[in-house]
This record gives sequence, structure tokens and C-alpha cells, in this order.
Amino acid sequence: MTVSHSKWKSMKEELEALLVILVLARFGAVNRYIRISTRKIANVLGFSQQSSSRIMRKIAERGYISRKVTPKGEEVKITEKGLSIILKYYEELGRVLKTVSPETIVIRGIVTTGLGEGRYYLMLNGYIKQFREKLGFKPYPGTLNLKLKNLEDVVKKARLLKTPGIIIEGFSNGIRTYGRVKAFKARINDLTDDVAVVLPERTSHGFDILEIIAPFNIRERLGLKDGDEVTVTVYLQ
Amino acid sequence: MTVSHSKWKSMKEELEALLVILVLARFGAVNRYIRISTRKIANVLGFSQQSSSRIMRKIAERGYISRKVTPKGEEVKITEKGLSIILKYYEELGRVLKTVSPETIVIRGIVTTGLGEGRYYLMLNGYIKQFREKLGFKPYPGTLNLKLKNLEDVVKKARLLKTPGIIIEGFSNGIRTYGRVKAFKARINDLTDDVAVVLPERTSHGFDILEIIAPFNIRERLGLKDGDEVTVTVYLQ
DNA sequence: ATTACTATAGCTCGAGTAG
DNA sequence: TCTACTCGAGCTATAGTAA
Repeated sequence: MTVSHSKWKSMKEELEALLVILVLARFGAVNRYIRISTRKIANVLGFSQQSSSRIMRKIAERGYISRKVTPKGEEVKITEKGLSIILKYYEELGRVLKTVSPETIVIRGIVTTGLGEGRYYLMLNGYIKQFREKLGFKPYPGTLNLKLKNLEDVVKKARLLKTPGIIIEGFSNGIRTYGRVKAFKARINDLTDDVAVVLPERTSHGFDILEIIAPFNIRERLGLKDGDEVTVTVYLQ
Repeated sequence: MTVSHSKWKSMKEELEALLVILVLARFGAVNRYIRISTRKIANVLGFSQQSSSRIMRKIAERGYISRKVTPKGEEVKITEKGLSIILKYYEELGRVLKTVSPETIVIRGIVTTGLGEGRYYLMLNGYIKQFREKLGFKPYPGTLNLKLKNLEDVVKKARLLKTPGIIIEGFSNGIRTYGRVKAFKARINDLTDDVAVVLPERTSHGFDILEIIAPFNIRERLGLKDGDEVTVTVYLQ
């Protein structure tokens, strides 16, 4: 549902219809016919009765409203098509607003020593190239493993599994295949913004482990040791 | 020029700005400057480079965007004011959508063969028990997949996602978890009343597929084959 | 009261073109 | 290339008025 492939004239006409529909909606023409005159609409929107008449005819012809004209006035109702353009723009605007104020999830975990698997995977070129492109950095070879001790935090991790995120595609090196990895940009202890949570699709970790990568050695940079508690703020978009 | 005329004019100009802002937002001009030419914008929106130039100047003058013009192109960023009109219309449209509570939505779609996933899920006891309780029937193992070919119908499906509906809770069988499913009672081709539209929260389908379940084999009962168009009347309450 | 047709004033758009 | 100016063709809005 994009605006981009429509043409300017039809888009402007659609918006003209949208303005009129918004006024009609305010008068209650959503699920029933309302009695209203072209002059009334003209006064509310600020144009002439003649223009109002012309616009109402055009909008009705395009199927946005349904109208019954009588010498006493007209009865108007917004059609499904009329409502659908409201929804169309509502969603388009919502999409833009989402990018403005990204939602975050805050997860708490305990620094743990992993099996060194992360170090192995992160050195594979098939992943490194994509991390560079999609996350904007070449990861330090080694993940920071956090153990999620509270059920609450495990549930939050589960939410990440359902969120689209940044997809790092799987690949094959001729010998074996490596699965997709989902990533989210993140922040640790509100100090550094350049890290990312990685969720491999095929993982050997339990549900209670969160893996984090960064362009540097996180333990060194933040002076972390096993058992320390850290707060990870995950950017969902 | 009368006062009232300028009201309509300013509203139209505001919406004109909104369209351009939406395009700029799609190019990422939300929190940073992007490099884009008037011709590019003109091509996307379907008008001339000259009009594009004129509109960009007007919008910048009105404070919706901030731009730096160079002989090589221009750098553009949506301003706070630009974002505020997005929010303004988002709220206005949302207000109208809230008042919309039709009892039914009619969606048209083309019968398509799915991946057989539906068949698998519907046979899980965790779901079957709830379908019986909440929809009043034990579903025939297999969903009818409809491809929504018109934008209008896709928009209607999107409306279902926002409507409460009948919630079929997710569950776990010890091995893996199965997500929540939203359902709506429905009617196909005005013939049968006993079907339901199902919207899994975690779905592998695109936005343009509608899944329908029933206590019987819908294809057999209604004599449907791939490519047939059907009308689904969805009961929202 | 209404809606809506006709004629015209005024505005918008884009081809040509400069910087 | 880029942005943006000029100006005429065409489109849009409204005054006057009919039904």
C-alpha cells in the first residue's frame, strides 16, 4: 500500500475526497445517511456552494460517498471505499510515525561465559559481510552471553522472536549451510549504542541466553566480568 | 480572495505537503538529511521537475521541511512541524476509524491452493478444543485460502487485524509453542453461515491471503476450484 | 430552501531556458 | 547534471442564474 506509484492528480483528488470525508464523518455520515446541504459543507470547508456541489458529485462518482439528492438537500453516507482511503492513509502515517519513535524493550541479564561458539560463527565471511551492511559494523570475534534469570526477561526475548528485526540471511560455503540470524540494534547499560542482539534461527542455546555482538570487546570496554548484571535496551525498529 | 477560500486552500496545501513528506519519509528523511533531486521526487509523485521545485520551495517556506540546495542537488529533512502534521492527520483519521463499527465487512478473494499448513495446525488439539468452544464447531482439517487481489480488500483485512474478534489462545505441547489466532465468524457467497476467518498472529502468509475454516470441506460443499471468486461476509461481533 | 449549469476570472502546471 | 525563473495553455473555482 504505497502512495508512490499513484499519479499526482489522482492523489490530490483522493486527498480532496479525504478532506470532505473527514467533514462528513464529523457529522456522523459513517454508518448511516445524514441530511446535509452543499452550502453547509462549503461553509465548513471554506469554499463556495458551487464548488461544494461539484466536489460532492465528483466524489460520489468515484465511489467514496453515496448520495441521494432532493430539492430539499441531500442525504450522504460514506461508502466502504471512502472508509478504505481513511484506513490507507492512517496506516501510511502510522508507518512513518513508528520510524520516528522506535519502541524499545529493556532486558536484564547476567554476564556468562559461553561455549566460544559465537567466536567461531562471527568469523565467517558470509555473516561478517551482512553485519557490516545491515548493522553498520564488523563484529569483534566473540559474543557477550547473558543469562536471563527472570521469566519476565525470557518472555521479552520471546517477543523479539516475533518482531521482524534485521534479517541476516543464511548461506552455504559448499560444505555445510549456516542458518538465518535475526538481529536488533541495542544499547548496554545506557552507555554504548553500537551493539546488537543476535538471535540465530538454529541455536544450541537455551531460551534463557541472550547473545550480543559489538564492533569491540564488550567485556573490556565496559569492564564486565561473569556474574555482573547488565541492562540491554533493544531497539525494535 | 475571501477568508473562507483561503481556508480550503490552506487545507489542500497542507495535504499536498503531507504527500511530499510521506515520500521523503519513505526515502528516510525522518531523522536526518537525505540527498534527493527535484526530478526524483517529481518522478515518484508523477509531476514535472518544475512543479516539484515549486512545491519543495513552498513546503520549505511553510516550515514542513528543511532543505539545503546546492548545484548538485538538495539535502532534505522533515522538520518537527512536518512530523506534527503527520501526527495531526493520524489522530484525526484514527478518531474517524474508531467511530466506524459496521457489523460486517465484505471481502472478495480468489480461491487459491495453500501450502497445506492449515491442515497441520487445525489438527492440533490445543486449537480444536478452543474452536469448538468459541466458534461452535470442529474444523474440517484444511483451510480455504483466498488471494485478495484488490487493495480495497487487503485494507479490509487490515481492519480485521485491528478489530478485537474471537481470540484462540496459543499453547505449548512441551516441544514447541503455537501462537494466538484471531477468528471471526463469517459467511461465504451468502450461502453458508458456519465458517470462520482465521488470522494467526504468527503467520507465514502474505497480507493478501485470507484463511477460512469451516466444519466441512468448503471446496466440496460450494463446488469451488482454484481461480473462483468468492465473497466473504465477516461478522465483526 | 435546495442542486447544479454556464461563463469567466484566476490560478496552476510544465516547456523552454538561465544560472 | 542540478534548481528555479518566465509565461502561455489549460484547468479550477465562483458569480450569476435556472430548475
